[in-house]
Amino acid sequence: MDYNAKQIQIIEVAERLFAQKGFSGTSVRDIAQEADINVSMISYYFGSKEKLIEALFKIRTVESRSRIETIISNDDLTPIQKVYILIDSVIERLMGNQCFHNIMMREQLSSERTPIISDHIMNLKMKNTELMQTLITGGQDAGVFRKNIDFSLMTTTLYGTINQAIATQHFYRKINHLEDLSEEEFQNLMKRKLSQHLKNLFKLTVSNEHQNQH
Amino acid sequence: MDYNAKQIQIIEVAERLFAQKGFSGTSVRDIAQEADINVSMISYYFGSKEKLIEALFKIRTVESRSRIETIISNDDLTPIQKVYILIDSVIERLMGNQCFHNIMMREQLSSERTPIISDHIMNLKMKNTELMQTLITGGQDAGVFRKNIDFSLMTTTLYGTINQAIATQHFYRKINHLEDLSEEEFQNLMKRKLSQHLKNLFKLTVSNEHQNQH
DNA sequence: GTAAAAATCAAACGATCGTTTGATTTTTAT
DNA sequence: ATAAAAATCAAACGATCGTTTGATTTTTAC
Repeated sequence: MDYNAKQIQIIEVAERLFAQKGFSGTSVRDIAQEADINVSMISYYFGSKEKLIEALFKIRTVESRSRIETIISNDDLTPIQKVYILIDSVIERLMGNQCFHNIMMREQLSSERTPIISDHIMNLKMKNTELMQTLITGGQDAGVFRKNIDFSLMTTTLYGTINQAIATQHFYRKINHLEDLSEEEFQNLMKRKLSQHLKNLFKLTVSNEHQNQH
Repeated sequence: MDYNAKQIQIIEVAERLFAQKGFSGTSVRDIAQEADINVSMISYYFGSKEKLIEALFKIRTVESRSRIETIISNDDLTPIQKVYILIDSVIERLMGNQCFHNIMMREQLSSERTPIISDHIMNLKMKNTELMQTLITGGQDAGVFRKNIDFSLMTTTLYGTINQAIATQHFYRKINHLEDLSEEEFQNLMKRKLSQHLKNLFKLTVSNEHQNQH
């Protein structure tokens, strides 16, 4: 269940290559070369290429969600503040693990995939939707959120917008003339823009009050 | 530039399989078997597997955008009505060509892809963004839209939400207990829900007026 | 220090990949 | 009817795929 340094090195290289070229488009020899190991080490450590991507999903989906959940359950925060925290945490998570979420999006698009990975994704989505529902019904009970909110589609918009932004970031960078920014500066700018945009979207959509934008 | 019936048949089978299993995950023998042709016909007609997917992109990206553009330029419509028409047309286009847009999303996620396809995608995105910008600046000039709108991120939300909804439609169907609907009924329901959701999102975001939801 | 265990390697395995060949059949055009 | 063109086919091509083998080196443990 836990992996040694060499195994983690292989997984991280595989993660990057799978994100770049897809699972089928990446050969074990590609991985071996980039990770500077012998090809047979992949079978030796993981059993197969398929088991390797499963190991990647195991590692990446254990990430502690509890931190966010404790913040969310804090009674000192207003419902809209909690939604804002959720938005920022999702932005941070997706933007901070672009390779892995690139792979996960690909797996979502595949109709035929190993059940183990489908279960991982289904599990994650379940938790995401539950969290969103908890937050929104909490705001509704407090009387500050509208009653007729499709939290399922709000979750879709939250994840869809961020995923789309990541997938088309080169395009976004070009049409907004941001080529002279460093990669890090651009990533931070995207986070800020997305945060502002999504918070505004949610505020106007879920809140009962009609405040002016920004 | 134009293809005969047999070629189109091959392209359509390839489209379905590429969407299901990805480009690298689909072999030319898979395509030949499903299309009930000899393997060599693919090279014979298209030159290579790579040229086949390029042919698919050529066919699918010639679709007449002019119809929408003429509607949009109609002066009898208010700016928000035009935005609504754009939203519905994007929903119809993406939902009605799920296989192709599945492939296109995959291509967007790949950093290494043939320039021909990247150019097709870049071209499409350019036009989409320009259309959105035209609409929004039109509404701003008419004084009914807010001044500080990030039309680039609004486009991202529009396409991102629909793409995410399509990618996770099985999940959406499950958690909303819609398994007893027929496939066609479910697709129509999704279109309606998405239309309502996105129009509401845009109305609240771009419009100067603060009307109640729905 | 030594034996067992783990790690590493080059090489080879059979399978499948995309593509080409060359013969054969079918269609087209006069 | 006949010759040219197009379409179709089984077979084979070399390359690459994921995986295994078996020998060798390195590490571990007492």
